Amino acid sequence: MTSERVRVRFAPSPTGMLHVGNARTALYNWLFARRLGGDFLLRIEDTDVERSEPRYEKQLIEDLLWLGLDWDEGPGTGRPGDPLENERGRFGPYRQSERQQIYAELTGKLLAEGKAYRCFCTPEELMAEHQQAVREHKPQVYSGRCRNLSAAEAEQRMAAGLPFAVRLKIGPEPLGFHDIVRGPVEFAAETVSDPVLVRSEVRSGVPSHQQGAPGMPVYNYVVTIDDALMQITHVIRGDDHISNTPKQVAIYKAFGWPVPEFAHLSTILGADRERLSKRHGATSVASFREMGYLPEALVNYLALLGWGAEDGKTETFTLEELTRAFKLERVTPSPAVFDLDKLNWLNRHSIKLASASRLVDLVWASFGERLPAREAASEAVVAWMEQLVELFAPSVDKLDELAPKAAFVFGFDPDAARMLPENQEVLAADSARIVLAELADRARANSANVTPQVFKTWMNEIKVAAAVKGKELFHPVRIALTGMHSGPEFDRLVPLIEEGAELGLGIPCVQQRVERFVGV
RNA sequence: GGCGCUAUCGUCUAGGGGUUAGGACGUGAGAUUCUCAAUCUUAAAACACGGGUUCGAUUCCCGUUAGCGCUACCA
Repeated sequence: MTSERVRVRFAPSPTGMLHVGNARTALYNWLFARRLGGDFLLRIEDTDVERSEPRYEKQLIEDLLWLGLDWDEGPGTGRPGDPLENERGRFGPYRQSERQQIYAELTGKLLAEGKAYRCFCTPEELMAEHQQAVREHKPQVYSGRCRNLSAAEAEQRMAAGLPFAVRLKIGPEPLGFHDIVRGPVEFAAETVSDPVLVRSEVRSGVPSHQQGAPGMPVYNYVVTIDDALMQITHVIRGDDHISNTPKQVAIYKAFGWPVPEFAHLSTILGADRERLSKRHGATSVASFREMGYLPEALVNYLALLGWGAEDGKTETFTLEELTRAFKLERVTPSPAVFDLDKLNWLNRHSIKLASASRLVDLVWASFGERLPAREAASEAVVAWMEQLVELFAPSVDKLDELAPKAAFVFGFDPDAARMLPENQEVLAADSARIVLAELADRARANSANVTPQVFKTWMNEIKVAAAVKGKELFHPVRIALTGMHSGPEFDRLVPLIEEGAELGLGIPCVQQRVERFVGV
């Protein structure tokens, strides 16, 4: 086992948005494969025809690629130049809906070998057994009533048109497996039911919305077959599958296939310690992207949610660094609460490392009408935007905060600014009136561009003329220029405004701002 | 009810039979700045409980409690 090439898979159902829990599972699989030079496969579990939708598959693939996770086998590979219709790999198809033939043949084999049997029990009978078990405080397992039906009896019932499911015989020996994150796990045979492999064709008395497609093999059965046939060596998945695993182990054994290693990842919880769900707000990878989280930040955060660096100290990792550092053995078994604050911190970190030009592209659309279309923008405008981004980006957690924060650069409503309570307080001071009058004098007399030097000179002069300094001096001026009593330093803001005013985007220059605010 | 998984600061985690139980986020304080943010410094903050085993347990074992998962002919 140690000598063979490691093969892992990510097997999502295309029934909704890729959420962060699944994204972490995908990431851990990918990291494990890449570190060991193995294969990472993508398999689409679309057996639930009711809920599976092609658009979700498309979205899911997009999200995976955005995170920087590619795959060696599956629909395409996600690598540049490889179209997704172009399925790759020797073990396809990689969509379960296209593998029905395989499952059917294998079921016939199991039946023929007597390892599986036809179960004619009705839902009512099964329900009764279940209720009795609960009443007697016993494990609820199927009694196995149909297990020893004679061949003749079974034939007769089939001939009578009675619907049947196919069940696997569970032997008397305990069903154990090895879990890389939890160690050995064992289930007593008495606690595991003969699992249904294939649903019956007809199900009366069961509401149709609760019913899987008739005659279709069930999830536990098909994952096992797929994993075995695709020669998966390590099954890394969410811990909600732990209880399913003994059944799957029994299936491997029935076919005589080697049982892989397992690694069950703990659940991601919300702040209320309940399983993270839509109820907790944004949980999909797509929504994080929309809010302006960078993929490297999400990846970094997800890696840290359930895993820690060997040195116990390092917190920031690139994907490449993770590939080198990540060890499945170090993954924690306990559930982890998703902490937006830490994600934000990591995102801020990533934003600081990101190039201005990349950030400009990411942020462009959020400026809406204020900017021309990205493709139509002149180089001067792009260069100026880079300057703007460099000024504002270090102070935001998420990129979607940037445009609102920088909006005032494009102009603001002086009257609305005067009405703000914090501003009113500042402007009410006598000194503020003097400062603004002095500022207006200078702005009026000014004919050239206001350079930071000129601006600094003004401020020094006003300081003397109005006999104020510090807050009393700067705050009124800041409000006149930006509409706000806080913001970036003037040394960088003034040139941004003056250069922006030259761009033909309707951005008021310093002089116009003063005139509009104070009046001429 | 049954079966299973889990348990170190508020959160993510490191550690491990003898430690001042380490780091990070967040929080408090200070520095800096016209201001906010950023940044730097600094502080507070944890081994769920009860039994064993042991010279010694937070660490190993058992139990309790709590949380979560599964308990479907869902995936």
